[in-house]
Amino acid sequence: MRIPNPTGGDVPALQRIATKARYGRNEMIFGEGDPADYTYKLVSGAVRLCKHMADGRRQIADFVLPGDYFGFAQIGEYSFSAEAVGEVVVLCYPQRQIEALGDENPGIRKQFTTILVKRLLDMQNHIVMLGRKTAKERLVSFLLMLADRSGTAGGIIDVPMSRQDIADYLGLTIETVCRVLSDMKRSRLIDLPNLHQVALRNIDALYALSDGTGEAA
Amino acid sequence: MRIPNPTGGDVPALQRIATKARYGRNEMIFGEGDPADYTYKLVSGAVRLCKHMADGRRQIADFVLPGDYFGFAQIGEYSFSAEAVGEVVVLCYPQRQIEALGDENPGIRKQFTTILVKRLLDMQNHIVMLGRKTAKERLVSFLLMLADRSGTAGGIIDVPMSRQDIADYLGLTIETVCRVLSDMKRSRLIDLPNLHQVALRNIDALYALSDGTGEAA
DNA sequence: CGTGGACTTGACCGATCTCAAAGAAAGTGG
DNA sequence: CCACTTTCTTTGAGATCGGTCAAGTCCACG
Repeated sequence: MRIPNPTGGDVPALQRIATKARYGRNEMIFGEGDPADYTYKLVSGAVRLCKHMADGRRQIADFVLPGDYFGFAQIGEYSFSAEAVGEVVVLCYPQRQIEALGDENPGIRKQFTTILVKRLLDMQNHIVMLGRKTAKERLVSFLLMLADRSGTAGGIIDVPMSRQDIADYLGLTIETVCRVLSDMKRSRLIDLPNLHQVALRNIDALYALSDGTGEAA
Repeated sequence: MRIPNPTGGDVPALQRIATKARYGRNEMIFGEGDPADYTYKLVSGAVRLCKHMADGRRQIADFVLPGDYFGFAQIGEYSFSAEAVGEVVVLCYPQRQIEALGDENPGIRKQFTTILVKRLLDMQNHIVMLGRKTAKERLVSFLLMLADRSGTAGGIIDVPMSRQDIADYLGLTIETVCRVLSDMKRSRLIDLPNLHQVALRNIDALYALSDGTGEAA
């Protein structure tokens, strides 16, 4: 289980070069192709990292939650765009200064490599999900990931993003996301107290459903 | 365009710690969960990196072509299995010795980080493909990637993997892969001189098809 | 040649998408 | 604070792309 770290104290040297910035709902933090001048750390809110196809189709590659870094390790320009899901506060670290810090403090490089490798593992699981899981399995995996990442496993989880965002992350349509959620509510796997919260009713059943173990229903 | 580098001379220090190994068709080089004791570099043949779900569904996360490294930057244990597509020759570098080399020669670490970042970009495109592209767009993207990676862009490309492997990489079934290829042959986009080669007949049309630009046909 | 595995093709099915409309929530301006 | 507008979500009906099941066909290899 990942414990969020919103205060950003893990590497003191980074603190000194950080500036704070705010973004409003759906505001773009950076776009695909922009020069990658900053690395960011999310303080509060949620950010989506997306790729847009020429004809408008959109795929969300990752959601950034408080404590996560994003926009680092890009070569020259960002390979995806970052957009605020709601109101967002971030810390910005100029890339050049991170480089400089890395030269005198190898721990920083190592830390970013660790994050990079972790990201790679997450992406592998995302690939399995998009390539081989059913709509229901995707939704369940998604909810469990949110529960895990927010540390609130077991109870009510916050779902800051819209249904459309969820659809674009899972490779589904918004209608399918709605239908599957309604379905899972009907079968008492979850509750939907409001638009941006989900209560996990039967964690064991959900875990079984997330990978095809367990009943098809 | 990526130029293959099968002879592995890029970092001389690595040469000294390498041992050579061979694997036969469908032989497993390492499995998901095995201790990650070696980094590999592919000399000849092709390798598939796959994740298996509990119920047998399989997703191929990447194909390794000559000159590529694989199995590096794993934390403790491999997060996927690596299997020889056909007859394969690899170079093996003990992880511990790579670590040691990295301490005295930062260039090595840097090189692996570069590879890691490149891999991340490829995975992002894979995610877009699995999440948002049609079967035909996936096949076209796949063929163009093979053309690009093999350096043989423009002509006849080698397709060492089976139809089933292609299906498991693209998140499709083997039947769909066959049907789409036959379709593209009928519409003179490609030729299929034999099972393991594809001739790209109309590169411009293929590029247009790969991202939804261009005609639906 | 004969055999077995890999590939191809066809017919049919079903999960997911598309299109449409109604309902709920969130702004907005008076 | 309310009426209005806009956006987001939910649900339904029908279409479709890709999957499933079932034959064939083609090679590679003994």
